[in-house]
Amino acid sequence: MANLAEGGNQVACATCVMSPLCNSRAAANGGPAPVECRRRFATGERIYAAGAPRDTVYAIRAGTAQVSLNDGHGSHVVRFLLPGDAAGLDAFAGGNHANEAVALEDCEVCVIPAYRAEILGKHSEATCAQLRAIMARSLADTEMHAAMLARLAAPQRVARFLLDLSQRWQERGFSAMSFRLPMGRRAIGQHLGLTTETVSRVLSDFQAHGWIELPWREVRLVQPDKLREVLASPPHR
Amino acid sequence: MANLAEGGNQVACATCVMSPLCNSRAAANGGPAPVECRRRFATGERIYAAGAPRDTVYAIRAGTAQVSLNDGHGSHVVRFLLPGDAAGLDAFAGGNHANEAVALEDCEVCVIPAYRAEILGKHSEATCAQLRAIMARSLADTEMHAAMLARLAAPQRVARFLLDLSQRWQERGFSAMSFRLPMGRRAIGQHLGLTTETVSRVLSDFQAHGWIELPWREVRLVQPDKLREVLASPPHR
DNA sequence: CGTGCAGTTGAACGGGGTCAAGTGGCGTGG
DNA sequence: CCACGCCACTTGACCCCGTTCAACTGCACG
Repeated sequence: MANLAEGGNQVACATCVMSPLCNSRAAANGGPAPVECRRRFATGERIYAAGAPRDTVYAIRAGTAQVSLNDGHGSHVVRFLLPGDAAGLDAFAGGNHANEAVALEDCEVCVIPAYRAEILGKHSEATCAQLRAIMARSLADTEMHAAMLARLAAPQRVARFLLDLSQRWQERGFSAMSFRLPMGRRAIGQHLGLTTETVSRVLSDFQAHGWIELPWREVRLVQPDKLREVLASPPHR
Repeated sequence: MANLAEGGNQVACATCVMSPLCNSRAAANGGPAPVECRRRFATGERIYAAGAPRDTVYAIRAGTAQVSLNDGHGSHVVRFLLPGDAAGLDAFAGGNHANEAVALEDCEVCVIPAYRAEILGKHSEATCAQLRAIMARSLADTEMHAAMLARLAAPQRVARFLLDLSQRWQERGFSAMSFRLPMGRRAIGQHLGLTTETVSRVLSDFQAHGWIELPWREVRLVQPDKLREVLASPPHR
């Protein structure tokens, strides 16, 4: 339960998606401890690299990170990871990691070798099902993300992004109205399929309307309902 | 091994992603048969609906289908299903289906109650791992799709779509150069984040260049390398 | 034969990308 | 301490690609 020096983004294991794994009866009944070790990553450090052998999954214990996909010409940010999120789930397809994860802030990460998760799953059907559920949720989220990229206009994408982060912080017991934006405008753009300029413009717009405030690398949602309104309005297509 | 009346899209179970499940030793050793029944769906019929209880996964045995996500304002086609593909994998997250699957042609579908898959997984770690691998691959594919939507221009999207279908048909033992396009232009557009008009224009363009031919609801790739060239060229962003 | 829908094609518009300049915070080195 | 350069971000002006709107074709229904 050690706190990171920088503090603030720590979450109890209770809210971690991997906790069913860590606390499974299987682990108590002679299975190995799922977590091999906890590692720290400094801002900008790579948690795992694309092309690395896919034999490990990770749980973000503190700090934030981004998962991105690189095709040689540029990169797309698949998702942002908050404390309690899992990464590297494609480990279970064997082969190599297709994407990479990079720490956006100093992070503490639980390292879980895939084979240990699999051993745990062998001992407990409940654990195995939990693993499937985590993957299924991740799949559903990614499908939603793709749908957003295909259908929404720029302001709607940004509104959705802010509301999504808001909800995820709230689920973790933090404020839904005010939170850090550890990623830069460029990363937001790479996540939403927009340029930095457009992200900047839309955020400025929202601020000019008085719907949000933008202190340095933070957001305060002043009128989240207005954002929901933007999102609900007839989409781009 | 019955063939459908319309024939042509039948695949041997050997190429089905679910075959490891069906043929697992667990099934032989007293586990239940994974497949509850085989159902047929006519063109346009819904295989499962959004909001339906998520308790079943499906394997397309013959025919093609589309999985789409609906948000009230319109819909996004998440992926197209070819014979041997699995659908409804989000079943394992519990709750309800977020997306729906619709037959594009007359289909024969293996219906696999989720609990049976789970029972099989309990008997065999290999089966359980296979299930995870299928989900992980689906996740990786969806991430690639999102990256494409975020970064590629219209002609590159269409080229990628054609090459992707080509490869998937080839993996199933059919021609990589010539195959049916069971989905309409609108569905292609909903998959690629483009309008029907743009899809039509780009396809006409490719045809005018002599790279492809477009008989009624079919494609023949005359110069697939040209398509690969389009795809490799510096992306939209 | 008429109606309807899928597809194609043309013309014009506009959202967002591109290019460019300007601002401000921060670290580094004098 | 300040000077400097760097980088993230912002803002403006312009332009292009894909959307929108519309007309037309052709095959498939009743």
